[in-house]
Amino acid sequence: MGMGRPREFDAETALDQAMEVFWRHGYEGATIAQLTEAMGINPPSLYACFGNKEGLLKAALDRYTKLRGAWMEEVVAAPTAREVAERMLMGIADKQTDPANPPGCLLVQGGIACGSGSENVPFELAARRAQNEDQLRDRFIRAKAEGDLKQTSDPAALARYVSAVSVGMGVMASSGADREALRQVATVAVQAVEAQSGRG
Amino acid sequence: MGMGRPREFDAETALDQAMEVFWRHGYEGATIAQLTEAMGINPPSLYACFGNKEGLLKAALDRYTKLRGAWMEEVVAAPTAREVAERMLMGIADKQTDPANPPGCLLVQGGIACGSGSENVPFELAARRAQNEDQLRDRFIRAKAEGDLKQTSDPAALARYVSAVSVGMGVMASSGADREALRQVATVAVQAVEAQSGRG
DNA sequence: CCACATCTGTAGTGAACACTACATATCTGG
DNA sequence: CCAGATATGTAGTGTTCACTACAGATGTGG
Repeated sequence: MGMGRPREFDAETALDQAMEVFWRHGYEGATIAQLTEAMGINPPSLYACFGNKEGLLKAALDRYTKLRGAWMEEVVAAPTAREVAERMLMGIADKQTDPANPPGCLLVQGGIACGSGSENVPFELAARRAQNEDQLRDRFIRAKAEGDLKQTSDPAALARYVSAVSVGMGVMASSGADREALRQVATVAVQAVEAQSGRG
Repeated sequence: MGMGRPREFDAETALDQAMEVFWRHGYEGATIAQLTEAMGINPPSLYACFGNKEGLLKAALDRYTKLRGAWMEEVVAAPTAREVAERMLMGIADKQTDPANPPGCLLVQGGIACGSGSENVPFELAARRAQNEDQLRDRFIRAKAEGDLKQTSDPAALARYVSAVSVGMGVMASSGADREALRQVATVAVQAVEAQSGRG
């Protein structure tokens, strides 16, 4: 039997465009008309490929976290907890003000609060942010075991802290903060991790 | 000439209800139907009193910042920069997990990203957050002058940092973080301010 | 008690939304 | 070249949205 007419667009390229629309307008603010125009396809192609609007968002989130996964690996590969925090926060300052992307972070811009019918979107985003936090926590647990963090320090709390600062920086970036302003925030924030560093 | 039929609802009480709806669902996620039901009025009353949906949001934001103004005064009245940061962040941990309100902060939940036609809503919220940041900055400038912060410290950067942590905590609260988790973040965050304290 | 002004409830308005029916086009397997 | 399968473009679907026309209700000033 035949295999049907082949798709005329590249799914990943289209996803990149959809990602940008969600990033800039949020899940509820993004319309199917905007998405299809940016993706260069018509609604039936979108629905055949991604199911519905929420399915498209999840696919875009998957792509986003996959693209950032490699960078997160570099972050946790830093030799000390302090340098992990520094790479993370300084890198985020740069990424969130990269003119190649919308400002801020998709995992925040996507939707913090949503209306009835989309209540699970904020949880979906929170779950992805939690993955990054877990990665940091595991790294800080190791740092503590290696004597790189004080024995009194709480790796989970430190990871939550770095994650919170990242989110806060993302919101600032989306409302116009420039790269230098975010780097200043990162510089101050790292000092809290520094205070937890050393054998004690 | 007559003065017309008097309004049958109390504007501030109604605003409190509207504030809660915006807080929980965001600007775009909140519908007029939800708002009028929560406020106990019908659409014509809403439009006669507040102009339109965005006017209602601004009135709710005014009320929100007014209610929090007294608390911010207490915060900046703390004797040292470190204690200012501690009061601020610990207080926010408690407020953002107060079961009497929706979780998080209206100035964040209200809308970080919006669709076409509401682009100025995020800026409106950002402007109100900036007011708090300015208040902190002025307080840290004084702290530096009093020798309570090192001469090498940057009051504006510190204020931006505390503001960023506050926002990050708000997002965490809205996605389910409990009070203890936020207090841990606050405790770590204060250490960065501590590191800037003292005469140097 | 009357003219006037403002509020309130009912019942809608047009527009925009997410989503889809359907006819047509383009592929593969035989 | 044909039959089956999937993709595409056009042109809608019903629903929900913010917002309002209108008639009746309730007040004040003369």
